[in-house]
Amino acid sequence: MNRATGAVKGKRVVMVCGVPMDMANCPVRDVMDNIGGKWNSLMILSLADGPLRFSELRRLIPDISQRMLTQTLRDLQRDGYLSRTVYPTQPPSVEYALTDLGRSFLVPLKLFVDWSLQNHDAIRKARAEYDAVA
Amino acid sequence: MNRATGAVKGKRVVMVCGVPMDMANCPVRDVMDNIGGKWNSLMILSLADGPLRFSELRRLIPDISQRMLTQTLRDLQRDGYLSRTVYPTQPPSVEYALTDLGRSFLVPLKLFVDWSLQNHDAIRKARAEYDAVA
DNA sequence: CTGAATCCAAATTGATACTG
DNA sequence: CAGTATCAATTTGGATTCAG
Repeated sequence: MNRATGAVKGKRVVMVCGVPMDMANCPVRDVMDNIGGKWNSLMILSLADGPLRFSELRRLIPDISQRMLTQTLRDLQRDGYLSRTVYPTQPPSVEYALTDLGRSFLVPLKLFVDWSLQNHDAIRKARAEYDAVA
Repeated sequence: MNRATGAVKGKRVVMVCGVPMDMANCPVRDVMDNIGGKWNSLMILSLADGPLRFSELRRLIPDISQRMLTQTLRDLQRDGYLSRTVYPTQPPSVEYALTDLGRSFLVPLKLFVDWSLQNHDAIRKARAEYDAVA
């Protein structure tokens, strides 16, 4: 064991903000691994105003492939962010809607969106300066 | 052009919350592409309490490879989240510290961390139920 | 309409060895 | 100490085809 960090080799323990975190079972990483995906948070934002059908989401996000739309929706449903309702019409229609959990996630998500909009220029500037040196 | 969405094929325009977003130049995605990485936000949290040296970060996060530590730090520096200071000692030591931008990002980041800790159980439960059906 | 299945290209990451 | 360079393994994403 590493006395300085409390880390045990093979146990993937990390110290962050003075708190030991088991990286193999870290809640933050567990959440981020899902919503950090390429389309996941955009999908949640797209459903913020109300339920949408599969084909509506496809039109709303024109550049997502069918494969990724299906997979993203399934991943988000699996973690409880949204519900999937099948209406037995012919042909069938499927509606996706945020759950309470999904709606509660809109709070930190929107704060992140706001921060991004406010600081995007600063980031682009920093990036340009960094690249100029190199 | 798609009249329903305002999307122009090949222009990657997406409607979200009623606002058209150019996916090819979306501020939110631009920010997330960097801090959404596997180690990036953990790195920012690790530096929240003060500057750390390269080797200190390595000890703090035992399961990151040297390659990813270097790359993560460089990416975050490039976007202006942290500064890199070289002390010309022998052997050299390099100190990494959050910038004002990096510290300001701690606000939405910590809100996300809190949300994750509070809702992790609900997510695990939803996941278990989903898997049980399948 | 709403997917599932398959194949393949590209991007990410890890392991290892080497350097000023 | 603080990296760089290289290669292999894994993951991810897109395109296409098929199906209930």
